[in-house]
Amino acid sequence: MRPPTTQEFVLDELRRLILTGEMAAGAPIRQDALAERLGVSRVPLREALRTLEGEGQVVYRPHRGYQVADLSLDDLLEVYRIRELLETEATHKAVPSLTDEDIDRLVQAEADIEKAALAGDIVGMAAANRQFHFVVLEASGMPRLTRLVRVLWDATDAYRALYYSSSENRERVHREHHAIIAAIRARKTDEVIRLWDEHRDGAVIALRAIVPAHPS
Amino acid sequence: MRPPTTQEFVLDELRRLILTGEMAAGAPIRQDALAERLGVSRVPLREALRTLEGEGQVVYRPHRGYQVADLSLDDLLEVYRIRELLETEATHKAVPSLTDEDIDRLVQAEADIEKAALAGDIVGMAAANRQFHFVVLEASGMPRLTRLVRVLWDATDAYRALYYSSSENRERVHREHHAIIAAIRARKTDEVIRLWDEHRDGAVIALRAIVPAHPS
DNA sequence: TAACCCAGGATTGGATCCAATATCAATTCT
DNA sequence: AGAATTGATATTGGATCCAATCCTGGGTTA
Repeated sequence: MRPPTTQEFVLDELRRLILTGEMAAGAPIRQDALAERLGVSRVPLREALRTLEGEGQVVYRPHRGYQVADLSLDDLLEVYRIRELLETEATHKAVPSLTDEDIDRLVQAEADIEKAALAGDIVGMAAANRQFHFVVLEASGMPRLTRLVRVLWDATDAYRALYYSSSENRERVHREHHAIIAAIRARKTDEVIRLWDEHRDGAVIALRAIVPAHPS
Repeated sequence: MRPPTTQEFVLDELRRLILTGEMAAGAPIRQDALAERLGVSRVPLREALRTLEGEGQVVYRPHRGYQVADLSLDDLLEVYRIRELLETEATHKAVPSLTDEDIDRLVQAEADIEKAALAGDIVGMAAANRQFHFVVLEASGMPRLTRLVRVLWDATDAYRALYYSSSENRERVHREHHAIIAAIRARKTDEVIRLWDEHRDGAVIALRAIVPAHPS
């Protein structure tokens, strides 16, 4: 059940702690306390932190340690702009070659989102939502691009959780996802791209209201 | 002179070893031997490797260790395609707001490239060439995009070194750089973008001949 | 009063040691 | 003979310990 290495276990835990807000944005990370809390030594913790640093989830200064990254509004807008560029490319490549199984996976992922939403399971929703988006990315045949989007995705996970806490937002996401599935079924690539842009824009508008205006 | 932490020193060394080909693409990395060679323990080495893994410079499998990543032709083409998407965006943002000092830096970087080329200093050339390209990226006001391009850049550093070993290629790069500087001076954004695309395409064509066709 | 300085504690960085896993060759069994 | 197994060795993973750096508070001095 638990991953083959302690580092991976720690990495998963840290992602969860950041996603759920248990580790607040901007908070310094005390390695000793955190390691003890997770029941591991500081070595695997430090390696996991270094991975997160590479992804921009935490920031690091030599001899001063790590702290949870917090995104300014500018950061967030940049992340969404870059996602637009990369996801548009991926959609161009992927839509014509999506298989029926891929579409089934989209439908299944959307169902999982709604199920987790009903259960109030934030972590489960984030996971299913990610599934949904990455069906298309992974079908693009561009693994490196997919990986970059994954990192950008992770960077805003904490905010996405907030976004999803509103039932109004959830409703809209479901509508948009269904529209995207329909456009994919019809192989209307440009339409899919347009819908995704709208989907992101909706999130950005909602997030503008949530995100603290200040930088860290 | 030496960085404040051993990890950073090791990181710099590893980048250099990969850039110069002293660590061959695909080669497994024996931590014990490498640590001894660098005169450090395995702890900072492992943290540096983890950073490189996040950048895709090395690949890692649990309990099997790290090996130097080697790019297939497909990988390489993907890297350049993603760079095209991101650099086009950066150029749009940057060109109108580039200052005279920025342009001076471009000229200076180009001069440094030519100087290092004459001295046969591969590492110096790579550094100056990077300077040149990142003047524009950093002026884009998109730090996260800049960081992503930096990673993509690093990923192909080893091949770039090969590319530069041909005097014909060096000539062409100089011509193209000068054309880019001229277009920037004239604030012709679309022209700059076109020239950058040509610049990358030239590299891709040359690299097609160099890169082994096989994946790892 | 405010700036500087200097302990002492807190925290991070690195080295060494031991445990866990993988690799590989020799051996056994079918 | 070939496949599976087992044990020895090499290599990675993690814990503990020590060193280096940073931070904080109290005292000193201009």
